[in-house]
Amino acid sequence: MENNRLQEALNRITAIPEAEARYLEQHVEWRFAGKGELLLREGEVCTSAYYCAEGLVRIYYSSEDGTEFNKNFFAEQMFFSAYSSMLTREPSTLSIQAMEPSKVAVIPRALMDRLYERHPCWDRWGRKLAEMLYILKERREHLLLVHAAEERYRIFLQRFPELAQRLPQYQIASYLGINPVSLSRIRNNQARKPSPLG
Amino acid sequence: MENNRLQEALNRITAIPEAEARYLEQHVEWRFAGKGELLLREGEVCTSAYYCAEGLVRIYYSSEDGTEFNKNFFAEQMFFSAYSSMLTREPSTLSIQAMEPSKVAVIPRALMDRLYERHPCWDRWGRKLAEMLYILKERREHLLLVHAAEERYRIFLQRFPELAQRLPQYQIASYLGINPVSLSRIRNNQARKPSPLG
DNA sequence: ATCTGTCATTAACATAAGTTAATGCATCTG
DNA sequence: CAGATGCATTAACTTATGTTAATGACAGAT
Repeated sequence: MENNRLQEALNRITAIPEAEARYLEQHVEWRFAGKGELLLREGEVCTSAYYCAEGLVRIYYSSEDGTEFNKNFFAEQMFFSAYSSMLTREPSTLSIQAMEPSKVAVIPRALMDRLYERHPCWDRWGRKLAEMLYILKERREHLLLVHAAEERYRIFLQRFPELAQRLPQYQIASYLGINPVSLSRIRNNQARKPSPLG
Repeated sequence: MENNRLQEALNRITAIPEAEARYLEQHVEWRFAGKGELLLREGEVCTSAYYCAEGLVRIYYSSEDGTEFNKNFFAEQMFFSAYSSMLTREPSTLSIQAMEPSKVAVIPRALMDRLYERHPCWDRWGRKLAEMLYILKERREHLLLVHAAEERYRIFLQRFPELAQRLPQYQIASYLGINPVSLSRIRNNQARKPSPLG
């Protein structure tokens, strides 16, 4: 059943012939990650892409002093990876961690390379996926660059209402580049503001 | 001669058969933009990608109060576009402006769609390009999110020494999400710091 | 029911960065 | 040459956000 959903997820990006989808399915490995478990640790080279069948993962940076900065969250039916590291084969500056018990398909880079040589549909698929990821990133960049902390939070709630439910507040703060204490203050201010008429 | 360089630039991303490169060349239109001229204005749908043969362009957002935020600079031999708008056909939140007198090749989206149907090399090309852009964006995100203003400037100088020469300081400030006055202060502080031994 | 750990809130305080405005210094133009 | 323009610097001041630490709420475990 996960496989059918995987096929669905593949085809949602661009049409993949049945035979190709099957080939992929037959070569992925399923992996279960408990809450808090790392799928990739900063410094390692990322050798796979992933598909999230169940659960929720986050991708984050850490700075020297140990502070973590969330970069993305990925939930059911999404593909994710430490993309830069996988593509460049350089050690990742990112870590990937399960936020909830998660079931993921592991798609090794070597398999992807084989796919690209097997059938041109995969280049198109890879193109579309990269384009989608790029658009996501652009929206996020806009969020971080143009808006102040309070506005960023407001937009986040609007854009990802579901994640806002599923995640603890301090993880959202970290995604928005805001200190968790500041976020709490912001929420508090908002509660007073919403209607200028009182 | 621009065409040969265009072929070079194409092949630097991934191998494109001669016939395909020629087809592209024969269908692009060359456009000249004077300093300050807009190639795309916020609110318009972006209908083309571009290749910069000569000059320097910037892509930027503006906020309601008119402040501008530089998103990217593109110089000789680089491809650029208001990618999200072009892909989604939604009005662009970005503007594109020539910072120096620039000569660019216009690659209409309709042409790109035709390329994708003509020959699979273009999907691969598009994949590689999107991947490269994604990696660039990821590095930038890391820059903005993890580092304080002073550090951002230091890294910028290191990463883009040439741009640092070519651009006025306030444009760099805008790229780094720093107020130009603050950047000047930072430069001043740095001048005092570099050697802890005095 | 009590203990434990996790997370959110609040307050007092510190600091980085933004704002405004004046000044200086080139470069260009008539 | 004089004036205008565009940009960088500097200073005085304001504001947003980070820091630390104490308190409180809640959920899960024993």
